[in-house]
Amino acid sequence: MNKFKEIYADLEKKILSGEYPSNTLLPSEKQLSEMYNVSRETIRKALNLLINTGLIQKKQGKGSIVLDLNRFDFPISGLTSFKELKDSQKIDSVTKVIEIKKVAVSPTLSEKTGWPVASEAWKLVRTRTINGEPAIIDIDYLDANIVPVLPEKKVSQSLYDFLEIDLGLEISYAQKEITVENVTKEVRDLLELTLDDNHVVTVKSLVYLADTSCFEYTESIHRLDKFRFVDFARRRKV
Amino acid sequence: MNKFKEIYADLEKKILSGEYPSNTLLPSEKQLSEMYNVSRETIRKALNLLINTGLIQKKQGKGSIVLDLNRFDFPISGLTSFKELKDSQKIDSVTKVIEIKKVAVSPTLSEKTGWPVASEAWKLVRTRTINGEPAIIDIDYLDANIVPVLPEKKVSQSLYDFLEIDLGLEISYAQKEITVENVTKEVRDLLELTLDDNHVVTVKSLVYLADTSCFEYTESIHRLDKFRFVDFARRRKV
DNA sequence: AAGTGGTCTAGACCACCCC
DNA sequence: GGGTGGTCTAGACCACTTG
Repeated sequence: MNKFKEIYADLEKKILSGEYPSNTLLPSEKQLSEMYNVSRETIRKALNLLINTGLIQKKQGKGSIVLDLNRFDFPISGLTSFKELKDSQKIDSVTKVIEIKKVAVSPTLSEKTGWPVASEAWKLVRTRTINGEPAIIDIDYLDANIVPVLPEKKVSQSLYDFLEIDLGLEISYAQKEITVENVTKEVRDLLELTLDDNHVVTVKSLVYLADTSCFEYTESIHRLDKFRFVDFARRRKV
Repeated sequence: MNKFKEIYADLEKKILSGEYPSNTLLPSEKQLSEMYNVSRETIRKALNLLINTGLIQKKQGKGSIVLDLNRFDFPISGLTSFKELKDSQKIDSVTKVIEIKKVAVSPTLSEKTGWPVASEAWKLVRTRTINGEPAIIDIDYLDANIVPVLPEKKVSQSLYDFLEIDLGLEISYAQKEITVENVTKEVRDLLELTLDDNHVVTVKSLVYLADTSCFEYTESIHRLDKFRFVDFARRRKV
């Protein structure tokens, strides 16, 4: 592994374990570069990762302050970025595969993904049950050129582990949109909604590989009372 | 301004104007460093900003690919990070100040913000009307030690412009949480909800300055049919 | 004045892609 | 093999904080 990633991982571990408590300063960049026997720029790359994950905040002339991340059950552990997916994995949840089949790409889907109409895609429908109550429906469409096989056993555990570990795909970035939509009868049944619940939260994502090809379109449908999205955002000045 | 920020701004402008069209390659880092007369590491810092905003994707051995950002009306222009706030400003909207007064910090608020109980804070309630329809209620609490004055005229335009430009505050980062909550009578009236609308989307944010002090807590309450949150996320492997 | 982080450089070597 | 991005270095100068 790269030096700066190793240093990042080490510092993260020490922050989470309390060795560097929140609201205290990390050792200075100069000290860290001596401690790890690397140049200062390498230390700075590691610190930048900590900044991006919201673990520290730097102050010129002062130092690197360890942030307190317990205000909102902050989604920590470096597993962020596709947070709502990961979050649902952390809780005690059961995944059930409702449907898994190859379909022809419809014009609607083609417009979103850029895949040719009538080319092959996997359609995967799963429900996530949390503490015995159905909470989420995930509808995934995957480019069958990129994902040739899709074993039911694997996707009932973790789709992303299968894609990254078994298939070796390098998932890189996603565009996503969160809205609230009217519930359809099918969704109402799957989520066991009562009659006065007419809405669901829908998270639509387009997911891309490192080579910029779009390989997945997902709609993740959440019961209102089960939905929660937590984010850390840095102010971006232009 | 710093060299790398200037270069970032220049490249962003050229990408948005179509001078570097999507799905083409930028000049190589070596070429760019010669074009701008800077070292390669400086170019790489500028490119990192473009990566974070989702404008380009790099590929080792290949180059920097300009991404296509029109899939979801991608929230572009460097104004991201507090996106939902900005988005609502872009649309043709009217802000109305409902309430603006100093209050004593309650135990509940103190727990969220860390401000001492009974210390002074501003409470600011505003509604945002989009195309004639009430869409959002913003309830802001601001630390009165950091924000001594709060002119109604200013906050009916842009609270953040007032804080950053007039007061010179350096807003740095935020933790936020999106959930769906039951509607209260007060909210129902302000948002002019019909009787079968029982929920609203609530975005709760804790906002921090560069010196890591928390100066603002906000609840932004959205009508379900008016809510939309768009995000660009990079996969973070650890 | 001393120490901190912020920026920038010139050069090195490596991994990857493509011809 | 030549070009690309990825990592790393040693050193420089600047801006900011603190005593």
